[in-house]
Amino acid sequence: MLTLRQLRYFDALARLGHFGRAADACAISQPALSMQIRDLEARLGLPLVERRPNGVCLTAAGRDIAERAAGVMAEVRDLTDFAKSRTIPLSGDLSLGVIPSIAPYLLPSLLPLLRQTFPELTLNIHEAQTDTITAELLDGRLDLLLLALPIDTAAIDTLHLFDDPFLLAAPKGHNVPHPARCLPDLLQDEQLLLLEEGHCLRDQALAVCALRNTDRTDTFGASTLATLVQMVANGMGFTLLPEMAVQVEGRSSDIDLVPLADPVPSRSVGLAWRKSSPLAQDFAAFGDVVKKARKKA
Amino acid sequence: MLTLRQLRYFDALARLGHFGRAADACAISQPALSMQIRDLEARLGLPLVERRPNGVCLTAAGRDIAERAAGVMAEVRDLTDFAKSRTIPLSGDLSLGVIPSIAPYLLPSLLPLLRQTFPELTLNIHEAQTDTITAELLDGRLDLLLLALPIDTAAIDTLHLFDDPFLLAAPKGHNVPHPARCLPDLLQDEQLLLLEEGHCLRDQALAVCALRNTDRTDTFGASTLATLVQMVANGMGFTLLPEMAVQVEGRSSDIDLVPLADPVPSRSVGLAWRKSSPLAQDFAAFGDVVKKARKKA
DNA sequence: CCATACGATAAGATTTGCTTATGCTGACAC
DNA sequence: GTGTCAGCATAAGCAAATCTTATCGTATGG
Repeated sequence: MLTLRQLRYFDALARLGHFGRAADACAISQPALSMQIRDLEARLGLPLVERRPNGVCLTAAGRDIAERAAGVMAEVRDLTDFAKSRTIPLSGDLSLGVIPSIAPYLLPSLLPLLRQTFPELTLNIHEAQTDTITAELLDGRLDLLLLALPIDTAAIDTLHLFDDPFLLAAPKGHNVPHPARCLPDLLQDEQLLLLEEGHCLRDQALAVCALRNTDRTDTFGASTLATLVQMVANGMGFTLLPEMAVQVEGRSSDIDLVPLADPVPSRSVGLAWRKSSPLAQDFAAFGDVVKKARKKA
Repeated sequence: MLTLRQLRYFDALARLGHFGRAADACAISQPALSMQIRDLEARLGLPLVERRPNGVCLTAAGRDIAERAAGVMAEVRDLTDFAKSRTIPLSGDLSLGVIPSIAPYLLPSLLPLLRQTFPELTLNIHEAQTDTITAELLDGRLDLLLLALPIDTAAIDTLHLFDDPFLLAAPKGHNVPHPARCLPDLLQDEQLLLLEEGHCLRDQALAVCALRNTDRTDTFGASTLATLVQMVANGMGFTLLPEMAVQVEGRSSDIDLVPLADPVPSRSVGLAWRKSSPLAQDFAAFGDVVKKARKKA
């Protein structure tokens, strides 16, 4: 098989027209270069240089081959340069999965901050429920997830970033104490409005209220928090909002946002990646930016 | 230094997504491939593949590098294919030097024949006197000469192709016997017309007539045989014409072409090339075509 | 004719790369 | 849980490619 080394040596020979000087340029001895050139000629099946008493001169074919060899070497150089540019941590493409109860509230402040912190990073964002993006992570279609922890999958490493406390969203004119405590009792005879099946936030809300999914089979499954808030504003019941969503969703004048008493229930927001990901060590830095974005929001 | 082998192995790994199968495809053992991939990653300074429990998947950078590696390999393949196409003897560029007393008479039949015999050969023809083209041959600016032998230069190999007899061109109404014999006597009181200094034909004609260059300092130096023939036709003197030129130059009705008696003087037409030329062995075939062209002419 | 320059050749040392054998880890089945 | 399997990494020894130094052959130029 042809080797790059032979092309490099031949290129030097073609440029310098002299075995000895070419060998010097390649930092090898003259016989070593001679042998490699001879081998190259044997592999290609034709003479590339004409050995003359004073130096060498290329054959017609040799000139063409030298040009092509230079082309190959340029492309290899491009390849290594490209690789070097990619040695910057968090550069290039990164496919990020985000759950729907985080994406709309964190991304607006996160994305500009990421652009600024990792200018070489190109994000590819996919928004879907936990199960979906987890499967995609394991598939290799996603590299990193931003979601609510814990997720229980071996082969996935996670990093907790911050806790996102829940608030009770109640219709105006309710009689909930402030702060609210003992949710299970409070909601005994009230409707708890939830997202549709599959959203982790649904399960978290149920857990906070000490309910099982089956306890309230009648609960309507909204597809977005915005819808849930509309429903609360129209007196259809109560819901739990993550603090992160308050800025965007809690603006309605028809609802009251009631903080919850200690111990304030919250969800853990964090990152997840394949244990085998070679980028693992970079994700801490990514997480720091997410934390910063949250404070800004 | 990066090696082509590493790119080849990595390409197989990228295509097959499996160290074992890639190793099979490369006809090496799995550890061998692992080591080369590891080395490649170390050189490039970044991970290219993510080792996962069931097979591997490329990193974002790995995908880009794989693409570039494929490009490099394609270019190398082009290079070797090109070289193979050049293994055909007498293909590609060939710079041929021809002397003026041969070029106009042989090339018209030679060139089509060469095109037909060596379709891959691209001729680059330079017409000049022996000294000039000999120097250019030694310079490497020419690869092959078609001229009159002998030429006396070490470092140059020659091949005699055929003898080209001389004829005496005389003005109509001369009193030269047929065939002409004993030229020195015949021309004792006549003008011998010659080409200008530098043409080998001038020296050959002088030799045939047993004259030294200085014996006839008054001889006019024509620059072409056509001019010489015109001068003969106008009664200005005699000249010697090589047989090869007769078809073209001897058509004038104002001259007589007198064959010379045995031993018929002639010039040797042949090829010359640098002893060091790697094409040396191909030139015999080239010579055969020249001989064929002469018969046709 | 000798001295010099240049590339080829030869023999031995070194490095590179490969192979077989074995280790380690996560996935899957019972 | 425990055993088995798949898949890649590691280790040790060996073979092949590559390099080095020393030397030769040949053409060149004084």
